Amino acid sequence: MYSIGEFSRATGLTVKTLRFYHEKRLLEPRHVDPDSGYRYYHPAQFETARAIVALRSLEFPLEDIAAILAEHTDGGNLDEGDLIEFLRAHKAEMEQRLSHYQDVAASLNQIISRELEARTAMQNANYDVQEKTVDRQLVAGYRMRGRYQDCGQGYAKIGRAFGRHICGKALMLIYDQEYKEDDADFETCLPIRKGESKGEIAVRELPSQDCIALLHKGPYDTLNRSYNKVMTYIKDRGYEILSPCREVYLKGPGMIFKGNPKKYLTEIQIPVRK
Amino acid sequence: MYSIGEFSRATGLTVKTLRFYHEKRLLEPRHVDPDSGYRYYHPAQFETARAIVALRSLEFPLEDIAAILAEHTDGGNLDEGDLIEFLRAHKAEMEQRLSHYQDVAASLNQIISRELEARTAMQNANYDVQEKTVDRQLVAGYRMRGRYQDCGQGYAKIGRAFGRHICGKALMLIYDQEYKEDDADFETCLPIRKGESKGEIAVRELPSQDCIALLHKGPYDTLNRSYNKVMTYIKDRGYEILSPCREVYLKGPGMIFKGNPKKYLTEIQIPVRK
DNA sequence: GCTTGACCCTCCCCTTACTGGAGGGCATAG
DNA sequence: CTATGCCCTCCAGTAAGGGGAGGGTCAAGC
Repeated sequence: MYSIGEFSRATGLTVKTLRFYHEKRLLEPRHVDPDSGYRYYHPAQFETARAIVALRSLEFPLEDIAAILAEHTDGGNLDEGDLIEFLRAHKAEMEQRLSHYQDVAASLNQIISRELEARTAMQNANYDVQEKTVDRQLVAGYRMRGRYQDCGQGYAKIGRAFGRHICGKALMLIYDQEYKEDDADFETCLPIRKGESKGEIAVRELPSQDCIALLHKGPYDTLNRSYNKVMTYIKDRGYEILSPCREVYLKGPGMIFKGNPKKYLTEIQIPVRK
Repeated sequence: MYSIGEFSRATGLTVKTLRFYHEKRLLEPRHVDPDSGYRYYHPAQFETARAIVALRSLEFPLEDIAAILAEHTDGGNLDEGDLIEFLRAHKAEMEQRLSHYQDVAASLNQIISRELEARTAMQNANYDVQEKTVDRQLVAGYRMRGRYQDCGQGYAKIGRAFGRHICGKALMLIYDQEYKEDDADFETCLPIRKGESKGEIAVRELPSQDCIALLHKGPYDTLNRSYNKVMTYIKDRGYEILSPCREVYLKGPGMIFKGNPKKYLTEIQIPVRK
């Protein structure tokens, strides 16, 4: 028979933990001195302790461990096969947690890399009107009608459906030919790696296009000034404007904080035929 | 101003939670009626509530959230960029948990599939002496000298070093020409998918070999009876015995429980030249 | 036989992020 | 006058132990 300290050193469980397991009736010392209250453990209990440690390292809750052990107190011949359903159920639970942490880690990665990209975008920013060709890209889009301020709902919908496949900056396609306040026709889009349309969310590839582009720095309610610049540029050169035009939100309200609108960075892209 | 119930419905946080956040000074109602103690929230506090929800969904501890918010109580223009180091540190933490759950899920998978394999092995068992050819396989081996009962230490050593690359049943190579009790020369081996030798653990490929094999059912201390059968078979046919011979532990003491030795299943494989 | 130091005991509080409930105040509707 | 619906505070509980106070026990050395 071993005192609690000896048993602790032999099993690697702390004295506190052993007392706790005694209280929870998980691992009861074979003998307790009625006078002193000292706990004495039998060598045969090493095996039980080992099993508990193994189950704990697999994150089994103590309650389940107690149930498993109690189901087979008689001989100690308990076999893993006897608890295969237990193991399966627990595995499902663990996989759920696993995928939860995958999501969390992926979100953190996205936030961080998005911020870093925004930083470099900010540094390399060129606030002149530019002619450029945008690459084709796969997006999930949700078309809506109403006010631009309500676009958040659109992004949220797509985010919920394609969360972990998002791979770039949010953008918006604007189908109106002129600025509308209350009944705008637009489509919130998020670039994704892969996926298929479901319900109101359409997945498709946006084509490569020649664009006149301009970086707009500042809050959205001053976007019109930048639009004017682009339009003047286009008219001066006599290009034909194609629809829909795009806004790419290089830096806008974040996933956590809305940030300072003065630092928002938006790229206006007007597709044209030269 | 919103009562706690209204604010709760608007933010999705429960009333209890809001009171708790008040106590923790995370989200203090803008006004508290001194007479009734009623809490009243300002619409501007939606933004803070949203940020808290976002940070919580990323598993940030409340304490960190409080620190983040307190660092920038002034304007609400806090930007994700301002806390990028916070995010990085937290990401590291989350990835640690992620890999922990990956380990746990992998272990559970291994235990379950091992058990299922053992079951089919048990059903398709043929308890006659057989001539067979074993496939080559990559193993990590730890050679030791002493008593067979101490082999557990060898498997533990390999398990610690190659844990997640193990891909099959434990086996043992026996280098002695005859049975030895106390000073046996053997090597504990675990099949692995990939890996390289390190320290005392040697990784190498076991060759394909022609063997005389026999399934032994029962505890290890009755293995000698099965050995006798095999040896008789080999002598009768005049085959030449090659060294080392192998024992494959199809079903033995599990990772959690030692199980019932009467159900242990071991395959004896004696390599021969015919 | 006594002292000393190591060991052991119980009991209580602490952790996280909340949830549940008891007991009570206040106002409005029927 | 009662019922319902808000709201309040305070207490207790969760999982799996850890930390520490205050006090009893064991074995060895003198």
